[in-house]
Amino acid sequence: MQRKTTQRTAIEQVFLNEDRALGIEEILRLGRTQVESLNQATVYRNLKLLIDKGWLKQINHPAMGTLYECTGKGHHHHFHCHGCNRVFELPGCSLNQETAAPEGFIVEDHEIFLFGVCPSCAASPQ
Amino acid sequence: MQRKTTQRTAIEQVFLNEDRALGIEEILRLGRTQVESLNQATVYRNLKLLIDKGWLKQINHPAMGTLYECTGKGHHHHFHCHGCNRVFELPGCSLNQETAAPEGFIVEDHEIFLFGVCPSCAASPQ
DNA sequence: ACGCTAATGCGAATGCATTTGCATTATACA
DNA sequence: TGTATAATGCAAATGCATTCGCATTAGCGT
Repeated sequence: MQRKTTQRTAIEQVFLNEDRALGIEEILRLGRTQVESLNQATVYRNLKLLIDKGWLKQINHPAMGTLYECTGKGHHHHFHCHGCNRVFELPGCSLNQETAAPEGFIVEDHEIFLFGVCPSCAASPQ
Repeated sequence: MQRKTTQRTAIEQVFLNEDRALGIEEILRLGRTQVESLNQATVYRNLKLLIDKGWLKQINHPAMGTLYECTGKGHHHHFHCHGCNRVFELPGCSLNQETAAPEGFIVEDHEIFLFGVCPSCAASPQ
């Protein structure tokens, strides 16, 4: 049977706290504030487990590589802040999929990646 | 001095012929129709060279990984056909960058990846 | 045509994210 | 509480794209 471990709980908590797409390094760093001994291999094992369970999904960000985020948030896009290097999830979608491609192309899905500065970095730049 | 080799000429020709973003495997396969002996290491060396020269640029496609495309085409987006696995470059942009993110986010740039079926695959599906 | 040397082809080596084997730890059922 | 075993931490191993070393080939200036 599957056991509830402090490590997995910590990882889940990190996603709930941050509410944004996270990379392994970030998950590891934030998770260690809860479980000091948290190991990278454990993170990978639990990410896989949470993906199988349908609680997380993997995304490939063109600038940040592999990221993980909670499922069930509906269609949204990703904003990468080059100030703090965080990737935010922006709900909603202003793209008209009909007019996004020329005649003849059948558009079934899309992903939008935005780049710039987040509100917090815009307010206090380093 | 830099020499003009049949291999590099072939690689350039592949990009001019296809007029779309290409991955290494594809470049190698198409290049070999011109220079049978074309080697993967040579492709990498020339891609780097053409990027340094500013003739090519690299893009990271969330589904196709690293792709290369000619520069100087202006702002465009990428359409990935899951029929033929080709990535097309779609000129123009229907995204309003002002309204793409909530108040407070400063959007400086964006990338859009579309997924679906290209005209040629829609006409003759396999 | 000749000769210098940049560029190629080949296979081995690298760097990186991810995974695995195994001894150890700790969860949860009896 | 004791115990079976799932899960961890660690380090080594893997898989992958990309790079490198080196002997050989082939542009290009003479």
